[in-house]
Amino acid sequence: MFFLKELPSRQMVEGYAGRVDDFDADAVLRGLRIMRDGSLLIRELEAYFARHALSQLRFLAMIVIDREPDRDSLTAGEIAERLDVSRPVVTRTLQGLEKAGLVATSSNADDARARDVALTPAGHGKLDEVLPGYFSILHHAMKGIAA
Amino acid sequence: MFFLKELPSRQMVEGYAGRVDDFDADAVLRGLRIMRDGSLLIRELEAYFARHALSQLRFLAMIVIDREPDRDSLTAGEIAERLDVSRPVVTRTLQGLEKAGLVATSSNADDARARDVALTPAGHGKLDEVLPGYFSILHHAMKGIAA
DNA sequence: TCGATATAGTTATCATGCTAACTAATGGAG
DNA sequence: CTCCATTAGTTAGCATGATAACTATATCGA
Repeated sequence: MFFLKELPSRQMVEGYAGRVDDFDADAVLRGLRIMRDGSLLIRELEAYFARHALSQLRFLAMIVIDREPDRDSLTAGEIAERLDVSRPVVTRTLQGLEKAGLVATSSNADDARARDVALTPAGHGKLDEVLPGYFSILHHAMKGIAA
Repeated sequence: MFFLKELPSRQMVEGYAGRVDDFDADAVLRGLRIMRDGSLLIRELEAYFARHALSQLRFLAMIVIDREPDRDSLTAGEIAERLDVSRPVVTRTLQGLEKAGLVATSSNADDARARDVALTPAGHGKLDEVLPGYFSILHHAMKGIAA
């Protein structure tokens, strides 16, 4: 995460990087802004999810299952791949979701190592409960951030 | 953090949010992109810092001390404020930095509760060591991200 | 078919964010 | 001056990211 309250001025970046050859202060500042704005948004959404007994990652895991065309389950590995997150994190996240009754797992017919993960009715209900507020936060947050 | 590999299409966002009144799908997508691009950049920089026995937060704590005009130390509380991070995190971060010999703390003359934190010569050296690569990563990462 | 290698998933452990609850010092109201 | 609320900082404990090392199953080649 990156929460630096006051980003460096352009001059300060140029000063710090005086000795670097290939250098673009505006690109650097753009990068810093993206990290900070993204971190603040994530912090706000995590707080929202916490109020709903969720987390961003739990939410996203449910979303990728829900949005998968033609199937209503994914294996843990497929979820890890779509979320671009390490497998142990997916394991722990799914354990939490299963404990909360939001997903159900079953063995995969083709591969005894794999676990199929599907949303339960409660999982679908949780998505419906959470999505409007999620979009609303994103929507309002973006008002304060330059397009 | 937010690492969803494939962001939803505009249609998908509109579909999910069908029942929300005040809604701007483009703003939502912009928010998702900022979270993801920021998270990826942060992940890349954390890996870089780890190779230098640092972390983004340790680095930023040193930066805010270094860039303070007219003084060469800050109290832990001032650092927490500039970093926009909770005090316990600052405590732990400074303990790590002090153990690594990059900062030195001393009692504040005016307030016996406060601790003054200053960079050591090794701390200044570490900043010099790390800054070029930091800017280089930011610079190159931004090539792949729309301005 | 058997044995080596690769893959799915879990467990263990570490780093970094948070809040709650604590100690110690400050400072204002009476 | 004394008492109590506030402030600086730390400690304890939780959640979520990571990697390394493990088990169990698949798969490929001799």
